[in-house]
Amino acid sequence: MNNIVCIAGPTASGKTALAVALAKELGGEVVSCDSMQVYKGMDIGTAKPTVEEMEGIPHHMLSVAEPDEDFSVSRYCEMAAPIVDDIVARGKVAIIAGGTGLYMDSLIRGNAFAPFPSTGVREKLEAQADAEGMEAMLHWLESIDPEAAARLHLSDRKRIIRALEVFLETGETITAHNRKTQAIPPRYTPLWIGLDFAQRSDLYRRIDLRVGLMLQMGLIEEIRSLLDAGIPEKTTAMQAIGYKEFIAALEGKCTIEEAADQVRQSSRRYAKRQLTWFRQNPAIHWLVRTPEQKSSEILAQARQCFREFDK
RNA sequence: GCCUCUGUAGCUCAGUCGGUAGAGCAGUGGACUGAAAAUCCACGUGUCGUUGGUUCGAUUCCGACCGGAGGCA
Repeated sequence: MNNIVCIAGPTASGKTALAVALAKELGGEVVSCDSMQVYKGMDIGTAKPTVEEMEGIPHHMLSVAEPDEDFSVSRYCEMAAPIVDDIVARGKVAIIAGGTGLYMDSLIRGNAFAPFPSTGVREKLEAQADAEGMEAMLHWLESIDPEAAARLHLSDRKRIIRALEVFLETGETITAHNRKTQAIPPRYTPLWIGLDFAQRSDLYRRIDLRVGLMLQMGLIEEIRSLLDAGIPEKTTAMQAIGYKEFIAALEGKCTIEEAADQVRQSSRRYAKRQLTWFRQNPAIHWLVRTPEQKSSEILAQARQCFREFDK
């Protein structure tokens, strides 16, 4: 008996609806796997399922962090893994649904993460990068971890700094660390289902529609109240797509319509990146949709996948 | 009706003092291991509006025609 299903796919591909439908049918609970839906008070812009949409199915990993606190993959895994284990222990199916590929893969594989520096190492590295330039940083990295240095592009500042940080903190190169975690067997062996549209333009149309819907549902008011609550706009949460653009509009930097265009644009690019991530996962059974298709048909296909996998 | 400007990649435009053309944006593909809705990389052939003329050769010069914008009546 298999008891874990992953539902992956780009934004607006229908993951939420399928997760609930499948949960109802299999006797399951949904574990959200989304780096932005974890934040409280960010409901409309992250397309968090509403109570009605949940249809009585328990949902986990939604609204578990404050928008102004730091969140990360490792925190996600620390919190989500016990929940998944508990669902399974209770004899139910855990349906892990969401679009954050890194979180999903890490949860499934049971990744261990290099310790996070508490000593301000990152700040020091950032300052050094500002002072000496990225070329110097990359040369430095080359001397301690030539493999990582060869892999990283000079302008990929974030990763160069992280690679140095891991070494300074642990004495182990990030290359060695990654190799070690890849060697450990995955924690779970779920059924992987991927949702996508046959025509990219159909996906994009749904994204465009969704942005309009978010505005109708009161996204601007949601953002206002976050701002009023004193959430700084440079937090990771407030830099999410659909938030940063409308914040700019509220500050008078552009009109709401211009911001909405920008959101549609960013969402499309984001969807493309999600697809790139998930496509390299050979375990995914892709359910390729058309706009005419009913949700019952998609559910039927998912059911079929589950039956075959369950044998 | 007359005059002026304009017609080049999906969009906005550059350019060729005559040797069949290039940027930005959009789009597409890829990477990713404690910020991931983040961060980063790669990819530009199109009847140069149509049609005649000049020319070895025209998208480039000249004419006509057809779109578009503005001005005068």
